[in-house]
Amino acid sequence: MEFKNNKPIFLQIAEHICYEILGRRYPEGERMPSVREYATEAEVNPGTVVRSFEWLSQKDIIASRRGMGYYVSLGAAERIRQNLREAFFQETLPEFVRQMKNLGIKAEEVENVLKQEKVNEEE
Amino acid sequence: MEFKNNKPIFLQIAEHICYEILGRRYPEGERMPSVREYATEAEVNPGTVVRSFEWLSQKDIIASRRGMGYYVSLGAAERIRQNLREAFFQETLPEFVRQMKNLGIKAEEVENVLKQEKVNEEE
Amino acid sequence: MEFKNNKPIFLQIAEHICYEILGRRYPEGERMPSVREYATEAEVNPGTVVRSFEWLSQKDIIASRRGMGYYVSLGAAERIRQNLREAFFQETLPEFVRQMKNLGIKAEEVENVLKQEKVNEEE
Amino acid sequence: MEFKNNKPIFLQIAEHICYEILGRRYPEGERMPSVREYATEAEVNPGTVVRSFEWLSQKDIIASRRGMGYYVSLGAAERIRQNLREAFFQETLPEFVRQMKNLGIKAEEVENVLKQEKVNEEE
DNA sequence: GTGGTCTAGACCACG
DNA sequence: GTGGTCTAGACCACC
Repeated sequence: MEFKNNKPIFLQIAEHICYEILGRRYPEGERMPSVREYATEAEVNPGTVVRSFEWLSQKDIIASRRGMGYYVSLGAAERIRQNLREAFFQETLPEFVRQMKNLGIKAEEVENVLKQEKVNEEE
Repeated sequence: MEFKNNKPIFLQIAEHICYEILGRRYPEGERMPSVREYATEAEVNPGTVVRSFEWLSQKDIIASRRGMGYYVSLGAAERIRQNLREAFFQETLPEFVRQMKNLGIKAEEVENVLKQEKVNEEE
Repeated sequence: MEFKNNKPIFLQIAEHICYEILGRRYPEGERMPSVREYATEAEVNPGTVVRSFEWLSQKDIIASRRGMGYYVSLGAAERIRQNLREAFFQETLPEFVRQMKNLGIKAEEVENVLKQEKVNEEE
Repeated sequence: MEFKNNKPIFLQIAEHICYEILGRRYPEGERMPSVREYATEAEVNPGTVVRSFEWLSQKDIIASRRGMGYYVSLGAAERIRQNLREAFFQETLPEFVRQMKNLGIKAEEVENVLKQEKVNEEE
């Protein structure tokens, strides 16, 4: 696993896990890899993974069962989806529009890209 | 002046100055406010403003004249415009599209916002 | 059976058993359910029940008879009652009072709850 | 500073700070001691204090200002008070009543203690 | 085996 | 100076 420098590793791991949950790699109710497993796989210090898992359990995405490991919470995928959509519409999109206005970029230019990329179509 | 937590303050200041130059508040060839002036106005540590100015002069947007302060470079506005547009089309926009795909957000939803905000019209 | 997260499961089980003994569900001198039985009933790891039973036998509340299982000790109920009352008056109650003082909660507020719950009356 | 064994040190520190904020030792809006200061004073590893501070800032009790330290949030005292009262009435008190019922302790016995301790009176 | 906590020490960006 | 992150390694309680 490779990491960017401008963002804490533990957050990158947490987000990566979110996308893995969305993709059903870790289904709801199932057990996550243990901290140590995940740490060796990601070539990272176990403490860092601990931090990722704590962050996720604070968001009710996973939950620890004493002595047994972490399990994906029920409804986790939907909750992740909600969080990401909210972040998109309340932060990413307004900032995006702000930049367009500041740079005088026309809506048409962006819409053309959206058509090219076929974002309309179902996954 | 208010700052977001997820970005270094000195960068936010630098970016803000860029937009001020684009808006002709600081015209090309003219003298910038002194570090101290800017610091008190923005309610910020002077050292932080120093860093912003250094960052801007590295980008050839402003330049220091010994003992006289910083001056807006000739061609600064156009250079800023180029940099920001490049960043927009090569980083912001692709990342934006990636998120839309991941979250299943339709082009239509974004286009509606663009219409509402009237990003088409000239300022 | 459901467990809280802030307390070891084996202790919660042990405490639960104590109350079952007080309530004559497991009368003195009688045989306890086997570890396996109890574990499946409580949906818990058998090793955890083992620990609960060991903890209880250390407190002379139950005792193991070789090859026959655990039996409720004679005088267990009275001993439990004593222990719990002692803990209540020497630990729980003082801590309770301390919190009331810290938070400025009036005696009246608590007394009202006690009346509502009818803690005066015999069960 | 002395710590109990049954509770994480970083939590004990965090709670201790809460009471110090309630007691105006750290007034709202004022700067907290730095992580390193607090660590040496409490004879604890700096990382442990970091965890305490993170925990508190998650609860909106303190907030970090980049490069300047942690500051007590506005309204922190009231928020702490609310949290503690909520915990008292929704957790401590019901559990307290449950124990009373289980042990057959009469309301009168508790009320006498409350009178002795004069919990009625204003602080 | 599992997670949870604590320590020690290092490096970095920021103000 | 400040906090923020990461590493390494240790010890513990719990299942």
